[in-house]
Amino acid sequence: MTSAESTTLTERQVEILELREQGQTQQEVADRLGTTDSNISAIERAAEQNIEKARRTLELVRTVRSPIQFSVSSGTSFDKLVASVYSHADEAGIKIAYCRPELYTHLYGVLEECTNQNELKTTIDVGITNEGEVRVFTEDF
Amino acid sequence: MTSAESTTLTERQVEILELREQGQTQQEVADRLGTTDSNISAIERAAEQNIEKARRTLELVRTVRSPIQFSVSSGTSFDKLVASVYSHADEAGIKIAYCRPELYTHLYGVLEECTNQNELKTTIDVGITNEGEVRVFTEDF
DNA sequence: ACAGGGTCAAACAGATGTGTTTGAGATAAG
DNA sequence: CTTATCTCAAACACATCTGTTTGACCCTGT
Repeated sequence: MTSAESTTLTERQVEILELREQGQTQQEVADRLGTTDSNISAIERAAEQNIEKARRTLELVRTVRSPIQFSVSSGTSFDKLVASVYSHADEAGIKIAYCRPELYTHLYGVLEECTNQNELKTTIDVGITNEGEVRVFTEDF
Repeated sequence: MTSAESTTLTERQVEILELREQGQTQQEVADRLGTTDSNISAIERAAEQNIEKARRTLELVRTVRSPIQFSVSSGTSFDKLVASVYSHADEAGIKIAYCRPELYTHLYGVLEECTNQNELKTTIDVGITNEGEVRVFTEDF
């Protein structure tokens, strides 16, 4: 039982996460804390959302803080996306850490859920680090 | 100009982070957004806090989700801390990924700011993964 | 069919966080 | 000294988030 302050989780959320992590059921935790199982469920869900938000926040920050960053609008073809990554990098004299097919595969993996027939379903943010790493940030996962 | 929703940052905070990242001064950003430089400063600070919270959240989660986890109270000596890491790991049949001096150095580095004359200044949470990695979480940095 | 473990949605009071203004410093450079 | 850049604190209206309750619902075994 312990730390929470100065994170995005509340004490209650951490408390429940810990008890649940020890293998207790929601009902057991509920009895122990004197509340209902559906309440535990709700708090657990809230905690998961906060954790996910934290993950996405760091991802966004990494993107925004990249030396190069630009957005590619919804509807753009995958080919044009890959091409624009290279042109932006060239323009700044940075060498992409991947060869073209590698980058293609990499982006396809990351953006799997945001593409439809080789077209972006959402507008995305792209960041390129000095080391030639390519970072992507999307609204929806 | 872009993504923010479903992170711990607000749109305004991202907006300002982006403009600032482009090298603009707080005053320039303030003029552009029609507000004052001290307001920009405040929002920037709030954003930094949120980012820090996000970082700490993920760290906490990694600790809590470790198969073994326990807390070591303030005032405990460094030697006892190292010893208890080993005994907890042994108890669960996990082999720590570091030899004793390595672990000592590792923990000393991480906990530098929380120790005073080989004693913990704060209560800390320790997590040990199945791979024998040792994670530490503290209230203060 | 039933029970056990879990989820979801709506509602509500109370807490926490937001951007903003105003005014007062801090620090470094010219 | 002045100026530019940035920080800090207090206060305020407004917005979002919190834990809770209640009641319904979904799987998966038995």
